[in-house]
Amino acid sequence: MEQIAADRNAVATATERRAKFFRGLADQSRLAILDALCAGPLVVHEIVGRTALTQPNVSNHLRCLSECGLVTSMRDGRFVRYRISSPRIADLLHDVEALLDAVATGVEACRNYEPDEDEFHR
Amino acid sequence: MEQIAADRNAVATATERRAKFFRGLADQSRLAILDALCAGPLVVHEIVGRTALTQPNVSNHLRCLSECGLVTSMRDGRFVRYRISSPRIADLLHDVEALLDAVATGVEACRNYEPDEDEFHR
DNA sequence: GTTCCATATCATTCTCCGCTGATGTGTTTC
DNA sequence: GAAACACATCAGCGGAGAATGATATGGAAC
Repeated sequence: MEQIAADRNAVATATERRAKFFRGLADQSRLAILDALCAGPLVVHEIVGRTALTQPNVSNHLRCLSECGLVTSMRDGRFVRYRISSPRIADLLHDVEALLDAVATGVEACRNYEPDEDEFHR
Repeated sequence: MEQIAADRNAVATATERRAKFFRGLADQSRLAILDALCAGPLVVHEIVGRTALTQPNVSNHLRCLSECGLVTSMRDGRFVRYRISSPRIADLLHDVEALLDAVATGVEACRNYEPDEDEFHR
């Protein structure tokens, strides 16, 4: 019965892990950063230039992505170079793109996670 | 130039769409529901029983999942039966599980201050 | 040393969204 | 009809986290 409890814990943490992973990808800014990095490694100010995000903001997201294991970093003099940690990440992003084209046409219609539009309901 | 603006919008909405999609998956409760549905279609009170979530909570998440195109529903008398909208969704969840195992072990193996990276000659 | 540049961190604000309890809608059975 | 059941929706609270401006750290050039 402790076995059952252990299994339940294992399931819970596995679900938690996936949720965290998806949460890492569930942000336009982080997706933009990952897209930029898909073309090749970049240092921070290059990412800032390509994403039109502020430097602290980029730095914050990079820390998040790094802690989630999605990107790795390496210091290069004054710079810090970031890259996608695994080509499988890029593959996943690509696959999801295809999946969205094929299946989830309704995602666009989903009102739940709209970025600021003037809606006076809810 | 409107073409450029249109393209930029297209890119923005593509990123937004992916972010929304991942956001739909970035919640333990919704993942638990999807896991339950991966085994086969279920009516709401069955999902409630298997996930230990409250009924309004489940109902709320199901609406979200439904609007995002991740699940479909069908009324069956007093019941409403939900199912995964596409096997590709289940495939994605499974693939991510495998990816997380790979990334997690990779992170554990290569983390924190390894100065032996011989690259960078420019 | 000092100065400048690249990046990280901090403190704050503010919006979003998940959970809950109560209530509403729809369906079946009597 | 009324009652019981299955599910959906609503209002409100509370926590999480994203963006911002200011500041701190760390390295390079002088």
